[in-house]
Amino acid sequence: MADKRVNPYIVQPVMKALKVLELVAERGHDLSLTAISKRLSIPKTTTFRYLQTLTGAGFLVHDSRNDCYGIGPRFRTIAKADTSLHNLRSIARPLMLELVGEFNETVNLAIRGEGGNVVYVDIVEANRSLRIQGRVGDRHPMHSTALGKAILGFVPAAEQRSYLDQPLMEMTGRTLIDKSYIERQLREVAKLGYATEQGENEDGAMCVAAPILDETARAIAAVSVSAPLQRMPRSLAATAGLRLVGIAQRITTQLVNEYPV
Amino acid sequence: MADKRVNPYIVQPVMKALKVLELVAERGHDLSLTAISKRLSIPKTTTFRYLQTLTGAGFLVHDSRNDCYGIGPRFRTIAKADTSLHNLRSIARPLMLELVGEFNETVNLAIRGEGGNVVYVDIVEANRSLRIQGRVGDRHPMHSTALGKAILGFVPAAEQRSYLDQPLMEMTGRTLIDKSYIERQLREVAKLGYATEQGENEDGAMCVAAPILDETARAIAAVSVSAPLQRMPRSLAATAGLRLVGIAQRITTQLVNEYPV
DNA sequence: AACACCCGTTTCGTCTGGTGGAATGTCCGC
DNA sequence: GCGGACATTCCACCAGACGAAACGGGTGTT
Repeated sequence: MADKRVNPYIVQPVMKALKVLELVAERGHDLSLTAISKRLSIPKTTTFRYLQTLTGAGFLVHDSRNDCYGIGPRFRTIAKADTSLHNLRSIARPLMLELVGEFNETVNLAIRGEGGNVVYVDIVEANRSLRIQGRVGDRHPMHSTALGKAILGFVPAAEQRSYLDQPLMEMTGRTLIDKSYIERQLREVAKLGYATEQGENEDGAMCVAAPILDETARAIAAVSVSAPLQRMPRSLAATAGLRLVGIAQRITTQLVNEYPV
Repeated sequence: MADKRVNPYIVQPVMKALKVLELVAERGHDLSLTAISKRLSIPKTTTFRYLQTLTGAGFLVHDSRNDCYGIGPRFRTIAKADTSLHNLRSIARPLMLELVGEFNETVNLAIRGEGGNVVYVDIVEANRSLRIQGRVGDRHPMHSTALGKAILGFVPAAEQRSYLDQPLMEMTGRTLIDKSYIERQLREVAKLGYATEQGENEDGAMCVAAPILDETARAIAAVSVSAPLQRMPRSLAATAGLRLVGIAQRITTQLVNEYPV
């Protein structure tokens, strides 16, 4: 139809199924097959198939009491994951810009990934030719990054242990892989409120990070400043650490108050 | 594939496109065509078409800077609408049950619909053979229902006026359609905090309702108790009204505190 | 009780239009 | 300027999406 003229790459079944999904979602109540079919002028048989597919994927649920369709768990899970991430990013962004302005070094925002690693979800780069460059979406081990250590330091002991029990990858010659040594370091992190790392994840780079917590005080993400080793002496790292703790707490507070889970 | 054996009504293009949507949504970052194609083992051409379609529908957005796809505005809108409704329902439900236990009459929850009418989004029925029966999804005019009047009484004057300026449908012989009379009644509603209706929407039925507000004190929904006229004398209506105001305020408070928009 | 009706489900033959390999265009990095 | 990686376009084929019609179960009506 009209759509097709505009963009020859539109796949009709997909487009129409999305219309069905939209319709079900934006109405306040569950809808029956015939109602949907009539409203979208899609033949009953076809509508039926779309509903089966959408239900099969968990985007919709079928209420067998009255043969009506409503929004499914899969859709809600995805939506929730997206909004919480979206919230995190939009809250953190201005504060990250603040940090870049202060230190003129790259500032990173990362969350806990599935496989016990950290995933960069936002990066604001410094305005210098020599700077640390990561990419949004990159994954790194927890134990070799300040971001990961900041998170590990504020996570229930059981979870911390289960992470350290798996084999730890050696990213550089300086990566710490001794479990008891890392544990000692994590106790230090918990005490100070921030974590540091020097050339443990990538040669010549160092990083300072502080955790962002949820309402139960468990770490869900972290912010960090990363810089070439030579530009970040111990004293500056300490300053940055304290500053990061403050910023991370502000993010935590806003997150908990404005968008509780 | 396997899915097909289970359910012959699965439409592959739709199913695969949903997988693409899922993948993009659950990753924390934007993805490129090739990345998606590789990860889902769907040929690049096909993936491209799905992405075009999903983008065309607004479920995804295409970032032309780096040719990556992320969650789109349409998806977020739908998700937000769904969760807010979902929240409203789950907060209201236990309180509605409380009301049914107290009055043993049907309790309704409704929101403002698009066309200036109210849409029932949840109903808990009384345990009696003679009772008011509505259906979730039903729509009724604002001016003929207590639910609608409760909402109209707590809405900016301009909106109230624009609703009353359109022709008002006469649902029963007792429906009020005189604009100035309704306006007087709405001032009363605003003063009392609740609205009533007797046979104005359906013969022999009466209803008492109180508004649920958002953080700016505008009505977004309402709860009501509806009963056969003869079981709801004036005095009981007043009791119910006060009770409903309390309940509606509790819902409002929880909604504003726990799930701000 | 028999009937009519509505709705969800199933079947099946048709032929649309989705598919994917290959060709093309485009943009970087070397 | 060259090579490679990537998005985009083209095209011929045929899988599989489509929808009319038939089916079956449930509900309300006479």
